Amino acid sequence: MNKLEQKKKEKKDSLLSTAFNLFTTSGFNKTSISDIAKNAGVGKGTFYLYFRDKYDIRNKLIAHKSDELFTKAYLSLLNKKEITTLEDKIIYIIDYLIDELNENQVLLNFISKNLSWGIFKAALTNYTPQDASEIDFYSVYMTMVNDDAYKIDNPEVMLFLIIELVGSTIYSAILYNEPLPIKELKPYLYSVVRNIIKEHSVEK
Amino acid sequence: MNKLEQKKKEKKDSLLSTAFNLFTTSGFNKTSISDIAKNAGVGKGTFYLYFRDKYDIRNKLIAHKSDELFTKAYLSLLNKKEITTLEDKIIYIIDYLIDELNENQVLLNFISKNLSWGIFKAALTNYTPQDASEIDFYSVYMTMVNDDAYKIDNPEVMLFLIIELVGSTIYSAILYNEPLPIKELKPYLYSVVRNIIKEHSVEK
Amino acid sequence: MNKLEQKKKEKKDSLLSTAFNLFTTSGFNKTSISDIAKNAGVGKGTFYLYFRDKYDIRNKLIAHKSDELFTKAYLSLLNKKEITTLEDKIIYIIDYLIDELNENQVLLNFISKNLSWGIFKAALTNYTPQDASEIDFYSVYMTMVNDDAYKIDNPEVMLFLIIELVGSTIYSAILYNEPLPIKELKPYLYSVVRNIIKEHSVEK
Amino acid sequence: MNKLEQKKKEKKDSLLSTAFNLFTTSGFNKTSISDIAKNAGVGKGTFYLYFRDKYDIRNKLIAHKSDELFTKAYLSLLNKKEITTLEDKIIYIIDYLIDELNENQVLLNFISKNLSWGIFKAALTNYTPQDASEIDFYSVYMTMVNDDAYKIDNPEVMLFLIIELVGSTIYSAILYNEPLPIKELKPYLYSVVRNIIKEHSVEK
DNA sequence: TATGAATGAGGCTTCATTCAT
DNA sequence: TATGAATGAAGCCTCATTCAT
Repeated sequence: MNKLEQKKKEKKDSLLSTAFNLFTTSGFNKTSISDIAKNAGVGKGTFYLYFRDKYDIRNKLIAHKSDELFTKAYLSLLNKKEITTLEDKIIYIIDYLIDELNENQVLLNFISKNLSWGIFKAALTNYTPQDASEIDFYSVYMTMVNDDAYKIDNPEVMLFLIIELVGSTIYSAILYNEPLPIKELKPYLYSVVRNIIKEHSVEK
Repeated sequence: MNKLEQKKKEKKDSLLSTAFNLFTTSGFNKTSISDIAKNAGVGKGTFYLYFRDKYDIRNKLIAHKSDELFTKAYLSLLNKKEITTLEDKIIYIIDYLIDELNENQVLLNFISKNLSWGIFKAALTNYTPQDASEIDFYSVYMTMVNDDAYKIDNPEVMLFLIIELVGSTIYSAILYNEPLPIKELKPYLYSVVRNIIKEHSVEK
Repeated sequence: MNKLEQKKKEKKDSLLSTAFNLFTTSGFNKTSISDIAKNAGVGKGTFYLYFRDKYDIRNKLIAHKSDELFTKAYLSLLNKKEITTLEDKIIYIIDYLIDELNENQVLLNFISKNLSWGIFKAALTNYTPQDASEIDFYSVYMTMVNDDAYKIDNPEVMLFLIIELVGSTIYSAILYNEPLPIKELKPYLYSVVRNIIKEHSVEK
Repeated sequence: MNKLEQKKKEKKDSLLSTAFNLFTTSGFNKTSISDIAKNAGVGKGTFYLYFRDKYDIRNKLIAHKSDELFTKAYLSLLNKKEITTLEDKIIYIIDYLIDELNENQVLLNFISKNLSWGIFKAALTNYTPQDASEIDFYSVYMTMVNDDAYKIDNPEVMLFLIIELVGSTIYSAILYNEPLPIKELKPYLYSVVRNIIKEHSVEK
């Protein structure tokens, strides 16, 4: 990467991280492109050289932040040699993600509203890792499924159910302790998740 | 109700139904208060006599539409004398709601994005039925729970899990057939719901 | 005055005193007719039965409050038999007014901006006392002038100069202590006033 | 100054002079920012690039117009070598200003309502001359005071008294001939001013 | 590639005034 | 006489986007 390319990347990254900060502190609607450009230290016109509009930069942020999160969880899982079943792996990842988001509620707030199946699949499937450290999570999941002792009936549906359940419940549990604080909700939630997996498992 | 009150109610209802139409056709963000007033056939200032702002009218719409929907489902359930267990009752209501929303995707689109636990509880609990035909759904649910042969461990959490799961999954299934058309998703979904209920049931 | 007239007077007085309170606390521009009516406990339409618009009620307030103030000062002067010369009388009245306004800065703020010669003359000359206790100050002044041992050359101009000087200086001195606190400014101010009077005095 | 800066200055000046015209013909309250922008031939948003709001542009106009006026008067004084005493200098400047405002009643109307001590000091003291031709009048005054044969006791108070007296009296005299046409009022007024100066003068 | 001045549509909200009751 | 619902003009201000430099 030459010096010019380097500078361009810096500008883009600066815009991305500034936008994230503003979106999470002031909210998406109340953040203007002007704000982003000014805080990123670039001209307003420059924004348009890198992103089509506010929605464009938001979507790119969601994809990037989600992937970062899943990558972190997955890398952590790789170190746990003692976790062998698909069920335990999935619970481990969920638990990791929940703890992470509990620590970083600002990120939760940003991602959660957008972590629906549609965007999720778009984000994690179509997402082109831009870095060696980023992972195509969807294929990782399929590999995990295939490696298991059990055969999963319709793994996509199973993932869908789990993601929607977890994604929508943790939001209010972590941010508002409703209907229970996340710590107390976990047992109920994991019990449901394990049930979902069992229902989809058939002997190979 | 005298003539004046009558007229006021008409104005308010006209604003509510116009707002619903515009929110569902053009989207919330792209609907302006000006649009609502103009289409409702009243002056712009009149809007502010009845609602504080766009968010206010939206919240009132959510509460009203949700209640209407649940009331309809509940009334239908009352006619099914053969459905006796809590589990069957809940499944019946969910099934009724799904079919209803499948027929009325515009309503689904409007409600789904807002049917989170927080708003749901606010909408259905604090909601003051404005009409003899409207129902306080939350107390109906608690009555159903108490009447059952089983005791439910933490009925609020159970309801929370079910609502979040159903609320977030049907959206993409009905509107985008993703990951499956709603018809095919139902068995999986109901299976999970029944499991959730069983997990929370203890002998009395 | 019959009961109906009584009630009308009460309404009008309520509107006047409410308007005064709002003008002085929130400012004239930021006070709406709606505010006045609501706080006075009458309907919005009722306002228009008594006053033409916001300017109308303001002018009536200025006239009323000014007269009240001058009347108070004049009545106080009447008790001071030892004050005999015109010069001393004028200084006494000014001193009384300043002390009064210093105690009641809200009133000062309201009156001062309007106590220009034009409005003053209109207010105090055309002002029809509405009450036995109110005084036509301009004729009182002319009587005082005629009673003095000296003849005053152009008493109207003299009054004009004094009023403009005092009216415009005390505002910033009392409210902002600029360029001096009113207590320290008084000697300078009274010295100028006495000079003005002397310049206009001729032997009879 | 490059072409861009040149254009910006033109825009700003256009807005300033348009605002002045509208304020003086239609009044401050009845002039909207829309009006100013439209008449200046710029977009509404452009206004906000240069001024915070209507009050901001008004204050800048007062400062600018006042300074312009005083500068003109002062430059004229500099040519009168025969005027040597402070008293004569001040009277000369006042006379010059009065004649000028008598010729330009629109300007009088605009400035007079705002030429209170507070704004005057702010305008003439804090005012940063934007042009070689503009003068910091307050320091000019202090120099004049120090150069005089007499020592002035509290020159700030003296200036305050003179400005308030002159500022408030000429308004009604010039615009309404009340209580006398300005020509006839002058002798009385200058007599008072000279008295004020004498009162403040002490032997060095 | 980078800038930021300029734009003007469009949003929100307030309010004086009217008028049917 | 009294009310207050209704109106819509009018004001303020923001902002995405363009374009000349």
